[in-house]
Amino acid sequence: MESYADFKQRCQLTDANLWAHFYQLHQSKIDIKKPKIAVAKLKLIFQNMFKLSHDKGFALMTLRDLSRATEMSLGGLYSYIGSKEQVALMVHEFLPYLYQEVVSKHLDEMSNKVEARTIQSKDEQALRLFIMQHIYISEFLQPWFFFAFMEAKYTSPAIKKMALDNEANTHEQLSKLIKKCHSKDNKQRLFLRTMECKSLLQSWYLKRPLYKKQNINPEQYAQYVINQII
Amino acid sequence: MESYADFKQRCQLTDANLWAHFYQLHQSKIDIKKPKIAVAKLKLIFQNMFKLSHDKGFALMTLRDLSRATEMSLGGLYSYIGSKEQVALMVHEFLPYLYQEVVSKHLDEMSNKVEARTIQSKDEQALRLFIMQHIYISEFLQPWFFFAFMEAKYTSPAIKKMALDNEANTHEQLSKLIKKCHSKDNKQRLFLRTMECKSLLQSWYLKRPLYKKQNINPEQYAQYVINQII
DNA sequence: GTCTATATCTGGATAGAC
DNA sequence: GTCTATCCAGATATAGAC
Repeated sequence: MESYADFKQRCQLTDANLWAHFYQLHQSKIDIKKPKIAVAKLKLIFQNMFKLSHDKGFALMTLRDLSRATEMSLGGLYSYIGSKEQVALMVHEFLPYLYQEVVSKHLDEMSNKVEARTIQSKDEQALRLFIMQHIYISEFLQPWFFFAFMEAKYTSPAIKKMALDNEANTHEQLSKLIKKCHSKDNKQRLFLRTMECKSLLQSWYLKRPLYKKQNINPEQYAQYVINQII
Repeated sequence: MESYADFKQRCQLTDANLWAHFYQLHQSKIDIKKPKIAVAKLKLIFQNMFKLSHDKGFALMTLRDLSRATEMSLGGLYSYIGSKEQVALMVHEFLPYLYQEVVSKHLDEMSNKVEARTIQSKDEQALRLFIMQHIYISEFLQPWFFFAFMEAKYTSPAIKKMALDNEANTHEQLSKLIKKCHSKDNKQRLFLRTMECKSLLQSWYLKRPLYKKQNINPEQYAQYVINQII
């Protein structure tokens, strides 16, 4: 199985790239026009936002908290974020965007590579790949995934719908992949297996600190999930 | 395996009993002294609170929302709840209380009954019982469990600590039970299995509507989890 | 581009009539 | 026991100086 480090390299997932992509997506909404400054400040703002939001929840985090943590003034903050609601929106919009921009581009290339040198069935490989990929991405974007899950409902109906659509979409994809590997399952069993897989994937980013404490790395966890599901 | 209906009967878990216990625990903090009135209003208040809190989150739910939903005045509300924070506290305190009061009393009786008529090992039966029991309780108290999980961090440090302790306690119990059934597991594997079990248990009350849509009942789900873990 | 100062509003909480 | 009216802290958001 591909290692987490290889995966990041293959998809060019570096810290610098991440924030550059984030800036690129939201450029139009941000008052500050010099990219270098903007990217650095966005990183500062959102890293602190994730931390505060993790500790007390987005709704209870005030923009004063955030301005204190970033050592920016309230006015300064507002030239980046537009409004508090928009902060949440920016995160929710970014996840599907990054997936499109970065990860899906490398999908074909990868599945070809795999096909050539394996004895496992193609369907099984596709499922493995999906699971592995999900764990690796959610490892790289752990605070983002955590935020998206925990704060989906605390914002406007538009965001809520987007989050639900993302969720339903993942479920659909996963269900199709599992169905091919377990063709004998009836409808309910397929559903249970799909839910189980999603729970295991969620557990990784919702309870990351616990896994860290036990020294379990992404590769080991991916292997475990694959064994349980396939 | 015991059915959900039998379980409720055995532990005398009825809707009326539930709210009576709730009133009993918090009697001292409530201004209203006639039990009949108080119990009915508490039910009204907390059922609406769970609904609002599920939809927009506890932090964004205002007491004005709650007063509108319950058709009570703000002043009226305050004679039951003391403060907004106390509302959350009352829920978090109730869960371990009810477990003590109602469920644990029937534990010995049950494990004896099981022992007599089974070919499975005692350790395995204990684990089965724990899983089944957890799913049945969280079925009966679904809104309570959902609230406790999603809103644990949005309240005072005292509550947060209580929620974390409850969580750690469940983990410990479960881990011990699993260890006896899978004595060959190393430390990491035991941990992964325990986490998996907790994820599956959580999934039941976090995503209850999805299971409902597929017509999966508590018995089926309990059976599925037991098969996966044992 | 960043800051200070401030306008405006919302929501938790209480006092006191009925 | 329940309601109306009100207080006031604290939050978002903006205007305008530097």
